[in-house]
Amino acid sequence: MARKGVARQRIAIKKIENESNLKVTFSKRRSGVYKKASELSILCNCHVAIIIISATGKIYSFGHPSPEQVLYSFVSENHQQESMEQHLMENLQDFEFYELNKEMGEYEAIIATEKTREKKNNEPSSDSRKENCLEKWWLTPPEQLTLVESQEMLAKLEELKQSINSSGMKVDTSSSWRINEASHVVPHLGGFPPISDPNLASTSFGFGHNSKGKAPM
Amino acid sequence: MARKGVARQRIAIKKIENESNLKVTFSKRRSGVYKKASELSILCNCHVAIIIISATGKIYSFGHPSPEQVLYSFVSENHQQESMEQHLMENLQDFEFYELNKEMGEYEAIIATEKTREKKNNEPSSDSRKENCLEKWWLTPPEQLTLVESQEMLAKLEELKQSINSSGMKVDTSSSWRINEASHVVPHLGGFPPISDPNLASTSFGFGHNSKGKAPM
DNA sequence: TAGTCTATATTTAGATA
DNA sequence: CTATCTAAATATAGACT
Repeated sequence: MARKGVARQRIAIKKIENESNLKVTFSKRRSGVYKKASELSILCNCHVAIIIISATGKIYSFGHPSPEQVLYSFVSENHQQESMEQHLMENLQDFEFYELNKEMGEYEAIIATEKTREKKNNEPSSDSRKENCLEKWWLTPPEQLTLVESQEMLAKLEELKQSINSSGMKVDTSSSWRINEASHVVPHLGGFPPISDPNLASTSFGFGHNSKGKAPM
Repeated sequence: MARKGVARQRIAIKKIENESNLKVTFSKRRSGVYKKASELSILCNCHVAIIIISATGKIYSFGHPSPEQVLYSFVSENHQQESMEQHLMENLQDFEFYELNKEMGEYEAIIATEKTREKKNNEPSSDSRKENCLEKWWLTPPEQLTLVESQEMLAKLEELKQSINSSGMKVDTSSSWRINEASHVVPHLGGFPPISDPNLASTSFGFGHNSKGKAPM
């Protein structure tokens, strides 16, 4: 029997406020992303991993051959030799102002925290980051950066801000990133946010992966 | 002027053999996946990370707020306490036979390799896995599993195989995973492969993440 | 390689069970 | 939460630049 379905409505790409709708959409679209990724991996014989963390912190993952195997490759590869300085410089070309300001705020907060801590007990905070076997400083949460490193980062970010201020780059100060037609993103980016892709010259300030000097595709 | 466009053709979800078509599709669909993920993250206020490794080994990534931040959460969270045994048992319900056989083959290969190595130099291979600060054994490549662990895994896999053989589960022995209508996947999976999602009872044998005991969504 | 175009294949919002 | 269902919104195969 024919239930008369209501047609699909167009929705704006912005946060869904209705809690119930959000949950349904989250579930449906999450499946959609998995399916697209799955098709990509089959059609193009490639590996994919997808990690999704809901607003409430629940972690979802998907991958072929498995999320972990793909992540392992990601963690093992090119980031290895990339220094903090390199990272900053490589991402200088394209990124958004909002992100920069946000990131600077974060480092300032870290510095404030660290200073307080150092005042309390006069021994410097242990550099647990350095003890990380994988030696992936960029995988370390900001809170674990040492005071010195935070200050270095902040200084670098200041420099970046300066150079962008004088470059006349088109940046979006209203939102970190979005895709719809109203967005003002860096031209070369193609509309995408914290994305890092060898085919794009460079990308946002999202600490993205950017393998270099490899065979095309 | 109106070029008469050829309509979109339906394609089967299987590896594209034409090299040129594959590259174009890889590029187009990769963007498509990024876009879907981006929309999901905006609509549902969640974090996402996508890692794609092409057939030639080139690594691509995408994420909000950044791939690394999301991966950090993934690496830090629930896997921490999950033992190998737990992992195996939790994934018992649904998975595909092909994957199981494949995985068993891998462990057998590891065991063979390890035995040869032990014969050569009579000291056991160093358990570098244990030295990993992050203590994420599942992020370690299979080759680094010790002989004992490989044998344990193989034994567990044998058990699993037995229980599946006698369960009458509908599994697809022809392909690890695919989504199209011809696939014979474990019913509950919904058609997806190496996926791990709290909303699914359990999933494939892809070492997926499965957070437990959290608030819904 | 990336962008454009068209006509169709596929996804999905909203309602419902 | 999961699974339909409908019709409109999107994504995209193939051809071309």
